[in-house]
Amino acid sequence: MPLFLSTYVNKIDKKGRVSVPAQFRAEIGGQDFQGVVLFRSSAHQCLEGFAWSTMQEIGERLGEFDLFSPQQDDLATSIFAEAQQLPLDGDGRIILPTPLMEFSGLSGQACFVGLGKKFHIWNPEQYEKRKETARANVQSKNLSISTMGRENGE
Amino acid sequence: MPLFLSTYVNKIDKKGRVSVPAQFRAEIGGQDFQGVVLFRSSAHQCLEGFAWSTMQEIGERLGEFDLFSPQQDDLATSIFAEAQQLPLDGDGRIILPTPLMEFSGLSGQACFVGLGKKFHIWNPEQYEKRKETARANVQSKNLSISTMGRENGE
DNA sequence: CTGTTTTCCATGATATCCCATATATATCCA
DNA sequence: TGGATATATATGGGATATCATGGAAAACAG
Repeated sequence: MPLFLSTYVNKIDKKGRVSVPAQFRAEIGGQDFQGVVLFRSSAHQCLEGFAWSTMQEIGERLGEFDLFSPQQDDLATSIFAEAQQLPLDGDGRIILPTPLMEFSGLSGQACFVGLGKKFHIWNPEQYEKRKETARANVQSKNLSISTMGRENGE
Repeated sequence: MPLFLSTYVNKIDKKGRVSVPAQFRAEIGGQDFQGVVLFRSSAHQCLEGFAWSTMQEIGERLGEFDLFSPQQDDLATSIFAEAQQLPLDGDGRIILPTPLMEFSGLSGQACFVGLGKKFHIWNPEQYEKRKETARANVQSKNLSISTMGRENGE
């Protein structure tokens, strides 16, 4: 399974292309579909990304349950319908769709933030602010790895 | 197995033809029957589509218990009776039968909505409303991948 | 024959591919 | 050590292929 770590800032060219950090590409490598899946984050003004294999996993789990239940429809509409499947070009770049760039306030640069099995893409300035509040939350709520799971982190 | 993602709006020409999004076609590709299976959604005013392989899977599991709850056997049965097998033409288009277009309120444009193993075809304006209610349901009922399968979270 | 359906081709827009250059990090040899 | 050459990555631009779409030609049916 992929494990995205560290943060990287890359340039968005006038075609809307941006290089996916080589470290991230290495985590994705060796799959049938070479690319990533992007969403609008529901919690922040940024994009959320997964490897294709992770999406398949989610699809499998959803597919095990009743294909015709209303809950299934609601969830799938909120998750899958909003997702964008972005293939890597020969140089390891993706093309950011205009609606997603507008939603997340991206223009000249994209900040890739590794979060384990998912990653975020931020406007670099907005990410700096986000980082501060995240740090503050960790201190004030006394969060730690061991408290995760009992409480909902995000 | 196919995994339909994202949403695409395509034009319906005066012959009733509409391009199936290339991404969807890629998920269907390499099967004995090159096309999709469509029928009226029982829950919404839209069309529901599957790949041929998924229909076969449903057929095989009809006698079992894990895909359909007992009260939905008749639903599944009616699906087979109502289902239309629509072949792709040389350019990746299908012809929407008039009864199906009327049922789902389609006229000038068709909105293909990826939902994992299946997809929906909506009138674009009606889909905007549907998206809102789906989002609201997910929040109010606290749905998530992990809550599926349990009868009502908590 | 006549109206309908299916196949085939033309087009513009867009995305994909391919190569050139830049920049940084690593490797090697004197 | 240091300087020079490789290797990997990021970025830019132009050529090429793909896709959605419209319309014409061909096959078909009543």
